[in-house]
Order: sequence, then structure tokens, then C-alpha cells
Amino acid sequence: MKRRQPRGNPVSDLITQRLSLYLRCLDELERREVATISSHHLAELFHLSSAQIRKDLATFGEFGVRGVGYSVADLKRSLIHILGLDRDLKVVIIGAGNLGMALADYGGFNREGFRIIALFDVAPGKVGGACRNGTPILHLSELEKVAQRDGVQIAVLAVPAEVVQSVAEAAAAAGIPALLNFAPARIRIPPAVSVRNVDLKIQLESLAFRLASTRRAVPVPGKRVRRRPPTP
Amino acid sequence: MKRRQPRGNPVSDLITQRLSLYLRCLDELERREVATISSHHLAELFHLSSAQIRKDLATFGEFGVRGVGYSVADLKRSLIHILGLDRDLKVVIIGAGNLGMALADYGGFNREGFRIIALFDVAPGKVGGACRNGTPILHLSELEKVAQRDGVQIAVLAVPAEVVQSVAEAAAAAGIPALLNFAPARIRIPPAVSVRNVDLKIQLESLAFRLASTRRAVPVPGKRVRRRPPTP
DNA sequence: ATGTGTGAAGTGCTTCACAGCG
DNA sequence: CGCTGTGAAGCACTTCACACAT
Repeated sequence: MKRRQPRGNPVSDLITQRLSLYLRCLDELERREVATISSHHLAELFHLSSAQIRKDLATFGEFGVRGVGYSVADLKRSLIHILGLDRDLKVVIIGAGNLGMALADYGGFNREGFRIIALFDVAPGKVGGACRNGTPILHLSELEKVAQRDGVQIAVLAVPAEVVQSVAEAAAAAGIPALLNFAPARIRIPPAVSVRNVDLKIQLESLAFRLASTRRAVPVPGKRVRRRPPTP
Repeated sequence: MKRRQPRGNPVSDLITQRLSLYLRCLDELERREVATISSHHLAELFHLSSAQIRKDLATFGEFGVRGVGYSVADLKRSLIHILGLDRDLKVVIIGAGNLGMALADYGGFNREGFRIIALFDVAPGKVGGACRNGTPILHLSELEKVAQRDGVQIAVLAVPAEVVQSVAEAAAAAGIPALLNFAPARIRIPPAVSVRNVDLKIQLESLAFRLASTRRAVPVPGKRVRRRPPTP
């Protein structure tokens, strides 16, 4: 019995993010021309947990062969299908400032499965132009038209925090079902729209905490640092 | 009894990331000239959980007044201290490509508490130059010297995945104790160095999963969408 | 023999609900 | 009274360990 759908309960984000990670590992293995791999070996190579790999995959079906392991090519194909990367997803970037432009040009963004079709802004000096790789910059008022016409699935929000709520609402009104928000602000939107936040400020500030607390905790030079056991 | 240190156990990242979020909310309240706020009211305004706010704060001490709530100004000051934002943190960005340059110019990055002192790269066409706001681009071979001289605390890694491991090791060898990694690859480094990953590929791919699974789950047009109750 | 798939145990995070203080 | 701070309960995620398939 090979289910490709999760049983009934919704799949946690932690699992889907790890699936993406596993897919990356399989890419690497394919590059190394490895045909078959066990969860143990995979875990060892990429510093993951073998039990977790098996559990995560088991959410979606049975992909392994007992006594052998997983076929790299098959599992990769399955993960691509599960993640919905076997059809191109149309992406727009809203906000053609430093960050938006950088994301549009960023190689890793235009990867297999995602296609950035336009940037949007309202500044007269930007609208009508294009970024380095030729992606056009359109006026935000055209968002709905473009979104409907091209079936845009993801909007990347690279605008200042003050306007991100209204921009998110515009994207939702245009029928775009998923948002990737880079502004340092939480947006509120009906739950039918998926939102993911990439909040640099929070990342930096929580790193600052780690720094502050190790400064507080280890002020004595030469103090023994607890070693982590060798990946038990 | 007002402890500012956590009891004994290490503080989870989830808590510190929320502290940063609370700090942002307090900024907003201060702008609105609110002097005092209860955990309930705070939770309602910003869509958080009041019990969680109290628990999170209780990790570090007693900051509230029973029957009243929290002083916005006092709590803000306490959070800034706990997060270690009351001293400037020196930041370097390694990789002066699209992303690195954008981050260097990005306003929200140069915020209170963080100062970007240099970018590093190895491309002859970039080294010796500067980004728009004047931050210089230095050769990577100077990293250790600069890190030691200026007491750099955070390195932002904005380099391709293929080289991020070696760059991370160089940063660690230069004595930089915290890394913010933008490359789509996990880095391995001794646990004395704090690492945080901002992995756009994983974020995008897990959004793709959400899209694929709602497409699978709701193929019937006109199907009733479950409404969330009005924040009970 | 080998390694998956999975119930059960373990761990950690969140929410509840209330004692106690102002 | 109102609200904090906090044990206890509830829930979610991870790890263990082994039956079973090949």
C-alpha cells in the first residue's frame, strides 16, 4: 500500500522543510553517482537522524526496500512530486529595492521548479525598467492582471515593514495563494493563504542573545567546554 | 527575586526569537505612547499568546506588576539587555555578490545594535571597492586581521553553497563566534560557534508543498473552507 | 543478514488554570 | 477586583527498539 497523501492530519512544516533538505542530499548523491542508500548511511553522510528520515518518508508512503535501502533516483523523483516541484511555479517579487532586485538576480532562486516572471513596485523611476537578468519591473496596479493571466502562485514580499500588510492584502486579493515575507513584520491574512516569514532582524537578534549568554556564562578563561559526543 | 539569567538550562531558540518579536511590539507601543500593558492586551494587539508571553519573560525574571501589567519602557529596556543589544555588535558580510551587497545596503540590517564594518570577497574586480553606502570590500585574506582588530562578532555568509563550508571554517578560525548562513547548505562547525541558517530554497520548497497539498485537498470548486474562530 | 516501517517511550514546547500579590 | 507567575496537563516532535519484509 503506497499512499502519496498524508493519512488525514495536516503535515507539519518541520517535515516538509526536511523533505526539501533530503531532496538536496539526494541531488548530491546523484552527482556522486550513488544508486542506492540506506537511511543510516544517508544520516551519517549529511548529519541527519536515520529514524527521522524513515518517519518523515513514512508520512507519505513506502519508498524503501527492506534489507536494501532507498533508490536515489526513485526517492528523488518521489520527493519532487510530493513537494509539487514537478510543475513550474510562477513567482513574482513585490518591491524592487535592494533586496527585491538581489533576489530576482540570485541564481539559487531561479532554480528548477520556480520561475520569477516579474517584479512590482510603485516608484516611477523603477517601473518600466528591468533587473540585470531582464525580468521586467511593473507597476503594482498591474499585479492582479498579471497574477490572473499567468497563474502566479507565490509572491515574495520585499517591501518595507510599514507597507507589507497592505501589499500582502493586495497579493491575496489578486488570488496569489502563497507569500514569502521578508519584511520585519507579521502579516495577517485569511488562513487560505500560506505565509512564510524570513525575518532577518529576529535571526540577528537571537544570535545576539547567544553571544551575550555565552559571554555571561563563560567569563572564566580556560573553563572546560562541554564536548558534544561523536554523534551517537 | 529578579534573575536576569536563565535558571540553569539553556534557553531555547524559540524563546529568544519571540523575545525579539516582543521587543518589536514594544517599539510600536512606545511609538503609540502606551506606558503600561498587560500580557492579555499585548497578545490581543499583536496576535500572540498571553500565557506564552508571561512564560517567556518568566525565564529571565519578574518584569510585571500584578494587577497592572508591564511598563513598556522598562520591559523594552530589559529585553534589550537580555538580548545583548545594549552594545553595538560588529558584523561582516562575506560574499559581495547580489545578496551580500543588498544586505549591506539593506536599511533594516544596520539597525540599532548592529554595525556592518566590511564586506569580504576574493574577486579582483570587487576587492578594493565599496557598496553604495560606503562599506568597503576587502580581500578575504584580511578577515582574521579585521576580525581580531575590531572584535567582529557576527559573520553573514552570502557565498555560493559550494564554498560556504570553507568560508565558515575561515570565519571560525578568525575567532568570529556567530554565523548567519544564507547559502543553501548546512555547515559543520564546532559547537562553540553559533550558526543560524536562512535557507530560501527550503522556504520556497515547503511553500510549494503547501500549494500542492491544498490543490490536492480542495479540487472541488465551491467546497466550504473551514473558517478559523475569531481568536478565542 | 540487513534495513525498513512503526508502535511505544522520551523529550520539549505550549496551553490551562489558579494561587497569590498588588 | 485584575493580572502576574507558575505547577500541571496537554500536545507535538523526536528517538528508541524491534517485528517483519526481502
